[in-house]
Amino acid sequence: MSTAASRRRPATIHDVAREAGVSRGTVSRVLNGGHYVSPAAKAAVDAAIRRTGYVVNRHARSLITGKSDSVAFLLTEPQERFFEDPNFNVLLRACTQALADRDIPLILMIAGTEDERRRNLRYIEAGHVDGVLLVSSHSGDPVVARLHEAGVPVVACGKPLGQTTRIGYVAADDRDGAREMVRHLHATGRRRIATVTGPLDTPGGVERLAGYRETLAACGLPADDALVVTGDYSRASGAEAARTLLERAPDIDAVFVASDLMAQGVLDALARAGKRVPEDIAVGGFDDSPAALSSQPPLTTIRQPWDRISAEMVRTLLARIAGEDPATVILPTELVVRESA
Amino acid sequence: MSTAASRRRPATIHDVAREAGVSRGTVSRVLNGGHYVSPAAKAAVDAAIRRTGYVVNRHARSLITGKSDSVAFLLTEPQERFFEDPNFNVLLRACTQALADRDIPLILMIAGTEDERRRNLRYIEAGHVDGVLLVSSHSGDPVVARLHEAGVPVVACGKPLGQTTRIGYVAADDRDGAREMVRHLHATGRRRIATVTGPLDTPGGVERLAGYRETLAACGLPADDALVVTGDYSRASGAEAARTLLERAPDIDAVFVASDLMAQGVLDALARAGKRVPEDIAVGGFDDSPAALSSQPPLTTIRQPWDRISAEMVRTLLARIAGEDPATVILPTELVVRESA
DNA sequence: TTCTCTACTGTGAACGCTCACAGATGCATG
DNA sequence: CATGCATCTGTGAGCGTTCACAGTAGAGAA
Repeated sequence: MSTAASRRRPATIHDVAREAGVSRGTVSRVLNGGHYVSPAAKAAVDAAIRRTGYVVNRHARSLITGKSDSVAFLLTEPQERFFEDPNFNVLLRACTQALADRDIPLILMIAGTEDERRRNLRYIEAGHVDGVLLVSSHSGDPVVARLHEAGVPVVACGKPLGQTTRIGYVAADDRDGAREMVRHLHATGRRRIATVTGPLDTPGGVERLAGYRETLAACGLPADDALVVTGDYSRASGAEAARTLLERAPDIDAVFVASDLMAQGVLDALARAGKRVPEDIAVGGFDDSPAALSSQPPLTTIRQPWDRISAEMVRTLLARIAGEDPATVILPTELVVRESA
Repeated sequence: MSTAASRRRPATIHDVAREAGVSRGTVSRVLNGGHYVSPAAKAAVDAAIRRTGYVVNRHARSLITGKSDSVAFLLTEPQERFFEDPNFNVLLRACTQALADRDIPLILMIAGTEDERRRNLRYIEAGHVDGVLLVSSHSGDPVVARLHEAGVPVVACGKPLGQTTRIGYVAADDRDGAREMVRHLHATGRRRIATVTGPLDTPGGVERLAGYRETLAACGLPADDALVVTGDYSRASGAEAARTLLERAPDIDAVFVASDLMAQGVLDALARAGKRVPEDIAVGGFDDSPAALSSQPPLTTIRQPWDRISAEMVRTLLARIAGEDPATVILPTELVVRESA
């Protein structure tokens, strides 16, 4: 009799083999797809597994196969973004889920500092994970190159900028999302449309700006650099940008903001300047974060399909691990119209 | 010549031993603390490790030691809470960090559904992790009992309610935080102090309510059940609760709300009812979440020491894994005074 | 009948590590 | 000069798998 708190020795493949009256090899074959196993043997093994409560020892398996059957979720962002950006939550949750469906554990790694980066790379390069889901938006991140050099399968979230090596990634169609928003602003009668961009070393920064410019041109509106201000995705930078815009071009009637968080800052500043939204100035955000709903007024924004992004990241990573070439997947965004525009 | 993308066979303990001119055993001893190793041998091994770029194969080690040197972070909450509650972010981040400092990978598990719960338990019970950091606030969670039965070391975040088994946990001093907030409200002249509690099957729900009641009594204020309304930690439930309160007791001059998110809802409802905060009614929150700063007006709230909570969770879990008895740690909270009270 | 082919099964040898043990050395003690 | 002890070192076994290989049995073709 063992107490509740003592773990008893778990069943091994040997125990199962004995219980089923077959050899280790046969049990192993059943475990790995069941090819070249007679129906009778398979049934006996299945029953034995159920009786013994057998679960494979992944360490033993990994030792011989050389694969770990696990995947890292690596975040190389300065930590404040992790706290602020609700997208990470959604992404992390959905990736965990998608991997769990395939019985693959997710190892969470956060590399905000150089030291953490080194440590995590060391772990990954040692072959302790089969692949990496990478969240790193800044241009020229050395981690990307290191991972590529080490031959570790990687799929990034968002297009990795400033990389010479080809790396697979999954992203929302930022440019088209921006186009759609600006078209919407134009369609609702706005003619002096400004923009607050994200940092221009991030894909969201450059792509959304590009979409904005393209659409202005397509709508026959003049390009005016005074209407473009760059923020850093923080709420404060949004407020700052709005003040700059009002000063430079008091006649603007719309602002396309490259993130909801910054859009909140814009709303703050506009309210403080006595501008009514959307009557005087329409505001369009990006992300459809929870903040978009709770702001005053609720934000018209662009929804990124995070559930699909996660699913595709996992799918393409596993394909890459299985030997396929790096793939890039671009997924469509969706305009969500609320009260701010 | 291997291409950049091909992983070459990593160095083993054998290679290091040959390189250093010693035996496997000596290398192993260096790797595990360096006891009973001559300084000369240790130096030779260290150099050889550096030259060969050797990293232990954790699978091989785990196979023989029976330990995985990894820890699970298990979240058994319905997923909406994961999205909404910013505390999870902070906790997860800090735990990852604390574990990384000890070179222990964190495996993230999210068990919102019954199916996910089963799968994760199976994984854990198979001994694939050495211990579990458990985040599960609801009363009588069957996962707690299952883990205890399986003899897996567990440390919970917050006191696990409705459990017959003794289990280690780390928590903020909810009750004392509530006391402090109510004392503050009283000290600033409020005399009709209502409260919006969390769900009463969560520790935050019961403890904060208890602290509220104690302090009312201590201040000589009458207990009045009409001033107590229960929410579910969501913003909407906060608004709903505020409406109920205003109806039942229009003369209240303060509300202690058991979470910032609900407090936001309370602010919404009060604004809609034409009440000024804090002039007419003071509002106190709990959590010091980012929402507390961005609400109008910024919330006076209670900060929970999440960094310390995480650090203690990791510390006590590792102690538990090392064989110590389950410990409980209660950490002090801190009043953060802003404009709402 | 004999041979070949397919479907299935069992066996030894790894995988890279730790652990127990045996042995060697040096030094102080009786 | 033997004995004990502490410090250090190497060796073999074994952790629980998978994989390659050798083998068996039965069906069908020659």
